[in-house]
Amino acid sequence: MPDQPILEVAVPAPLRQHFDYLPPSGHVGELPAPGSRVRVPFGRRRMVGVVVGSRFANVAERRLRRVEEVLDETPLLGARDLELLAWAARYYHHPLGEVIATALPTRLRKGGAIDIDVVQRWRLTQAGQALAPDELVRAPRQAAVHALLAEHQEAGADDFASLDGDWRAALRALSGKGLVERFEIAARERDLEAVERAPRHALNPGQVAAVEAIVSCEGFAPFLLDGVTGSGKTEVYLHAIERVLARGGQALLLVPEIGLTPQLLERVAGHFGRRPAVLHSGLADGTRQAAWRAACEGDADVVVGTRSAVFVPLARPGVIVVDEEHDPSFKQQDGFRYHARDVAVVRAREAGIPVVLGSATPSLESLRNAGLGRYRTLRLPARAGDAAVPAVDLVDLRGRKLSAGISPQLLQALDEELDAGRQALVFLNRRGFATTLICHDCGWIAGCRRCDARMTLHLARERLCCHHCGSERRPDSRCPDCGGEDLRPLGQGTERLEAVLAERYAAAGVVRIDRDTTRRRGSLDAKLAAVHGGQARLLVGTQMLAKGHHFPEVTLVGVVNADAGLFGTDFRAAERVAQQIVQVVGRAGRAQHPGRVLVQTHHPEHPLLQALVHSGYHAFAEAALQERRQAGLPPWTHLALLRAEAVDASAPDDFLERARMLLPSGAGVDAYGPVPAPMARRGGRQRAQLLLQAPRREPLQRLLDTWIEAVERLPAARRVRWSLDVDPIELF
DNA sequence: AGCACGCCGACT
DNA sequence: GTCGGCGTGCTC
Repeated sequence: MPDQPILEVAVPAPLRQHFDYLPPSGHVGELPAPGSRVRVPFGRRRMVGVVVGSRFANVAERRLRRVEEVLDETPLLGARDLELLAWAARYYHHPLGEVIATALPTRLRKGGAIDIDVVQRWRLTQAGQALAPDELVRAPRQAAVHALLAEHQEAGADDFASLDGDWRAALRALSGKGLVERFEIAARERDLEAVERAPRHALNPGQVAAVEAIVSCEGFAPFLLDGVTGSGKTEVYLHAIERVLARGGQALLLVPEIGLTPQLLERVAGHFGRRPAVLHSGLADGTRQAAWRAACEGDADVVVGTRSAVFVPLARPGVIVVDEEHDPSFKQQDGFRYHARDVAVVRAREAGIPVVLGSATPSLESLRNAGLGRYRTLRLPARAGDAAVPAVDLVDLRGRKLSAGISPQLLQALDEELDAGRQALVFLNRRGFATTLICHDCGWIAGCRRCDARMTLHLARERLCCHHCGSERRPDSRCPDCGGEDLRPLGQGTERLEAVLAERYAAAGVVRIDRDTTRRRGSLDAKLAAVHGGQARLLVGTQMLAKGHHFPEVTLVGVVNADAGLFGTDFRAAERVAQQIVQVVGRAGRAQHPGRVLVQTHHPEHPLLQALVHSGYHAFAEAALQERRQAGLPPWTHLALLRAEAVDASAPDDFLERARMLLPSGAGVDAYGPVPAPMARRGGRQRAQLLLQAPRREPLQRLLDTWIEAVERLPAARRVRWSLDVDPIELF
């Protein structure tokens, strides 16, 4: 019996293997190439899988099923793309089929054709335009949709996505009334539309040197572009990209979730005279696929995207840029737990192109790689005429009387600054009116009934919210323990701060910027306009303030609490807080006004804090790196974390204990645990984890290869939800 | 993960 | 007597 052709297919199931299929019946000629999607029967279901290989073999005894349909004439994923995905599947020990599925836009994942590229849009009819403003008062969603269309002439699904509620239903209702009509445009048409070029600024010598270094390299070359806020990293990216485009390459610019702002996109569009293809999770399916298609067919020269865009196929890869490379949002925190920055470096190496990691506050990992000579550091000096690093002072909170967590010293500084007509910013890394509710009589604290976490009080909505599992309830009116009625807010959140500061500085105008107040479309822009126009001179907010926006008139920055990072449960907390402080400080001030920064803490003597405020981020990073070395933590060692959770309280421990027993001894890998996760109960489930630590990456990887398969086969694995996190960035 | 099969409790 | 609980086994 002759050998027959067999297709190896990866299917989106949590199974670490591919499955063999026969070519479709009546098949003649070439087999579908690797990277082509196929529809296959799988158990009792039908699935869209991707061909990952083929071979000739005689496997008559084990009857194979047939591919039902070949969905791509030319492979959707090229050999390089598939190789990268296969690498990621191996490295993160995640099933290839699922890795591929997460890298594809939803429609393609479901088997849709790639070249459906009309985009649905909506516009007002004449009746809609003539609508009296008060006619939709009883249908707020319809009113919001109507207002958006009135403002923008036309809009697509992405534009509506930021509206609250079911905007599709609202659109249907409006269409039914004849107020709105739908139409289609070719996605390509919109992509290719020219936009006005912005005037160019001349590069300073540091920027020129950085651009030249990046573009003069042949083949793979990793760079750490290290420059403070305002030193012009973005200009370096844009000029380097321009040079790459000139020689026929495409550029991939990865940004943190929150960094993908209209301002950035405008800047890219203005530089190149054309809109970049944009990829992020919030896009509607059609738009997302259109951008994906434009990237992989080479229609888009520049692709800007968040984390998952690191996998988008490129017809002519030329350069990859990872902006704000230290940002934790590059690491996916569930399912396929990859780090887009690390994948970007591997991708650049495979493609033989430069990769630029940019940050004012590089991750300790990247600093260490630079120190080892793996990355070449490009340092951008602050631009002449820009502010020197503002003076940073620590404010000792111990024994101070605080108002909403603000010390008298910070209040006085705010008085001075605001009285003088200048702007100030108060940075607090916590949302909500107050941390929680405390009983003044007995000390009872409002905790979540499903988690170990405390509830957060949101005064405006009169709700207690659990930020960990999402459950909510009405605030208690009396203490459940002692019956006392003196329940007070404990600690402080931005909302309470705003209330206190708004009262005290009413004349200056106070705006709060965080996720709660900027969820609605346009509200952030309105707030920023008020700040830039000078109507609001005191900004209060969370880390949103530390990203993307610049406030040149701000001359005083108050950091309400640096302590959470210094004594947090996670070993990376100090790095986070240092980065946040430096980033938020970097958003403020410029040459005319010397900036001033006050950092409140109960531990002003802390060596890391001392290093940060007296010598800057790099001194801090150096000290933190030494601390990590002594503690045997990354980047000096490598970690993998096996997590487990279950409703049954003993199941996670049991599973992890058995998993631990499967570990070989003497493999150069240490195991710690099982221990309860820092938040042991979350969403009604018990959580625990087992930490593996190794001085070298290779033994850890080799161990994981065999271990995870054995773990998977454990009967106890069926009683829990488990996942493996390679290079975890949060230990819970 | 789905989706089946399979063997033990409370109901039309 | 059935409907349905979730234990366990398989998916080319």
